[in-house]
Amino acid sequence: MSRTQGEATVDPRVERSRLVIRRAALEELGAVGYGAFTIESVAARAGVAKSTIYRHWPDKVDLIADAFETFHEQMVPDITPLPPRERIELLTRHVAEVFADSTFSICIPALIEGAERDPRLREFHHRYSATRSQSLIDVISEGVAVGDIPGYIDPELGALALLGPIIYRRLMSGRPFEPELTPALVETVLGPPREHPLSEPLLYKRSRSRGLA
Amino acid sequence: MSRTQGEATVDPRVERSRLVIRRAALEELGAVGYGAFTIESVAARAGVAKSTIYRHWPDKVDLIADAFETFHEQMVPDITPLPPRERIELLTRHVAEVFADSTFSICIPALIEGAERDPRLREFHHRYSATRSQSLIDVISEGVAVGDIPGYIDPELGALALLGPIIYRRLMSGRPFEPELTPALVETVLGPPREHPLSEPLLYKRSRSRGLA
DNA sequence: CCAGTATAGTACGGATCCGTATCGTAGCGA
DNA sequence: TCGCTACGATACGGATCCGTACTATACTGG
Repeated sequence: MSRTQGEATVDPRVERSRLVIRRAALEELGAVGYGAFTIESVAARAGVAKSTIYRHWPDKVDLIADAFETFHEQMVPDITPLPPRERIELLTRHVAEVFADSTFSICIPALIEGAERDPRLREFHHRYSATRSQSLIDVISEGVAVGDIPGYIDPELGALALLGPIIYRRLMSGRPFEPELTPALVETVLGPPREHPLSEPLLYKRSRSRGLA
Repeated sequence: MSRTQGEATVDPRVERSRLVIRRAALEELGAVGYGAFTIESVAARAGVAKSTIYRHWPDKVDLIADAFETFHEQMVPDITPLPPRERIELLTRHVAEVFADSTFSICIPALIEGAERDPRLREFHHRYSATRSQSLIDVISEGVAVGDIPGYIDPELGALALLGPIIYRRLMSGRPFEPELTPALVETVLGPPREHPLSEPLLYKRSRSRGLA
């Protein structure tokens, strides 16, 4: 019952309710966190009767998971046919912007906390994180294969080194990772761009590879 | 009142109570998170009367902050006179081990959530994070100056690229960053170690520096 | 031994939230 | 226009936790 069934819900009242409730749920999450999250507060924030929420979602976790899923469906990064290095920078910057965007950034701690407490939220959270990092891993691998990126770089660790700072700055320090730092971060991690990628040999020692889900 | 005054508390009963309560508080934090954290549950977990907790700490936040402070005082990494690169690896591995250690790792999400909600916890959290990353930044700077580390690396971003993956893996994926990955991460971020650090010139383009607190 | 004190245990009123039920209203589709 | 249904509002018993107060007990230091 928590998802819109197939095509579209007939009654516009339902659609409207679900919309404002989902929005209010994310706001509430950002305001008070996961543990203090309350159906009654969401109802008040959405200007909706408590019974209306219970009519559409069985419990707190279902509402939160559904709100996040719906929110994420709206933003898929576009795949662009560019050289690996530029795609890496684009992907990294995109994540940085999402994590700096106030409407989503605010409820990240709550999402992490929720993922720690409930298996459903955990599944969702890990799935989206894995998707993000995997695309980055793929591009780095491609860059290494093409010679655009030094061979000593482990694609998985490289992806972590690009995405990690964004999470670190958001959660461990005062201010988020400014998207403008992206080029400098890419250069620090992947080394300066090569002037003529295919004309220079690879002088680096190769690293062993590792497994990751 | 939440800290032991100066030397030592006279009555051993007090010391014993504070010890078990602090320990129970961290356990409870790891178990239920920050928002669902409850004085009564801590009392039950510690095998202590609720009034005993209120006798020593005015409220929930004070207890949590005190528990974290006391816990952190016990573990300060030792400064070792080694070449920069090895010190970097040591520092990184130390953080990785702390974040993989179950007794502390479990309540990291709660600490982050708490830091998001309360200024006192936020101050503590950011202070310790800044301390950790700053020592790493210093060593990287030294390594760059000595020529042990390529000059295109921005020390601050380099530190983020080393610490970020640890946080990322712990909070965004299923399993924590295994400390054994540290050497590979260092190599991916800083490049392969130079055979004869001082005999080779720096061929890299220099990056501009940035500000960080 | 004894006076002082920290403790365990319990009770309390107040507050909040749960999840459900009921009822009257208003918007919906046909 | 007229059923149908989602809605808002309200009430409810039950549960949990707050922060405080009180008592009796057991440990402490002198």
